[in-house]
Amino acid sequence: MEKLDEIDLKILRILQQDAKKTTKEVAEMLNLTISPVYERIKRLEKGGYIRKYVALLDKKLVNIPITAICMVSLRYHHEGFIDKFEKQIKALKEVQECYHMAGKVDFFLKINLSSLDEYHELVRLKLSKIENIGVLESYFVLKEITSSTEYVI
Amino acid sequence: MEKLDEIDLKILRILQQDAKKTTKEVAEMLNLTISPVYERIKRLEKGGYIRKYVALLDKKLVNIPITAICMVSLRYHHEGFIDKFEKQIKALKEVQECYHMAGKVDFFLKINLSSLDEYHELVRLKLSKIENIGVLESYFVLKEITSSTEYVI
DNA sequence: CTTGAAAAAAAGAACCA
DNA sequence: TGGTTCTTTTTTTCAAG
Repeated sequence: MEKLDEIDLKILRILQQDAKKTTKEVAEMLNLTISPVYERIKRLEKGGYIRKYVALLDKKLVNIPITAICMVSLRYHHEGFIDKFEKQIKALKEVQECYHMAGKVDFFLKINLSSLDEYHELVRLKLSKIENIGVLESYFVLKEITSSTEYVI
Repeated sequence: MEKLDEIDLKILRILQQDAKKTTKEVAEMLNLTISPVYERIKRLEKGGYIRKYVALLDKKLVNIPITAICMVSLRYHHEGFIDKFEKQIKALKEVQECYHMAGKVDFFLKINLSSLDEYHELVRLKLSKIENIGVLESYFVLKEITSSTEYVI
C-alpha cells in the first residue's frame, strides 16, 4: 500500500480518539461523502495501519486499581536466555506491557492488579520462579497524569 | 450502578479484545439474544465501565518507530512544583503516558516519536525548558514483547 | 429476558469527473 | 484514481410484554 495522504491521516486521527464514529460522521468532519471514507477505512484496516479496535475500560471500576512498573535486569544475556525470559513473561496475563530496552535496565514491565497482595503473590510465586533475573525494581503508580493510546500523526 | 455479574464481565472481555464485534456476535458468544446484550452494553457505557472505544494503530506503519521511556526526578517536591510539572507535561503531545510514581523516581514518561532526532529536539527544546527537573534518564525500546490495553477481569 | 418493528448504518454495485 | 449516487443487507435502537 502506498503512502498515506492527509485525508487518511485525518481519518486515523479521528478513529484513534473515537472508534465509534460512524462513516457518515467521519465523512461530515472531512466534507466528503460516505463512500470514499468507507473505502479508505477499509484500506487502512486491510493495510494494517489500523491494528484493531478496542474498548478501553475504567481500571478502578473494573477493580484493577494497582499499576506497578518493574524494571528487570537479567543476569545472563545470551540469546537463549532472553528468548526464554520473553516467553515466560508472555505467559503472565497480568503483565500488560513488556519492553526490551536499551540502557542499563533490560526490561520494563507494566503490571495491573487488584491489590498489593496480588502483587506480592505475583513476585513471590511467579517472577521469583523465572531464573536469570538479576535485578528487579518495583515502582507503583500514584497517579496517572496522562494515559493515551494515540500517536501524534 | 450495582456490581457486575459474570455476563457483564464476559461482555467487557470481548469488547476489550474487539470493539467491532456486533451486538449480535457478542450475543451468540454468550448464548443470549441481542436485546439483553444491547442493554448491558449501554449500561456499561453509561456507568463508565467502558471509557471509550479507540482504534489502535501500527506504530511503524504510521511512522512512529521510536518509543522512549524517561524517568524523571524533580528537584523540589512542594505541591505547587508538582502541579506545575504535570501541567507542562500534559502540554507535550508526544508524551503518550505519564505516571507519578512512588519510589526513588518521581515520574515515568512514555514518549513516541518518528526519529531519534526528534527525541533529541524534544529533550533539548522542551524538557530542558521545564524547571525543577533534577534527574532525567532515557531508555529506548528495542522490542515490544507484549503491549496490550486489556485488563484481566 | 423475549419478540417485533422503525430508523440508521454498513456494504457494495454502478456510474461519473 | 477518487469521488458520487443508489440499492440491499445488516445492525442499532427501543417499545411493549
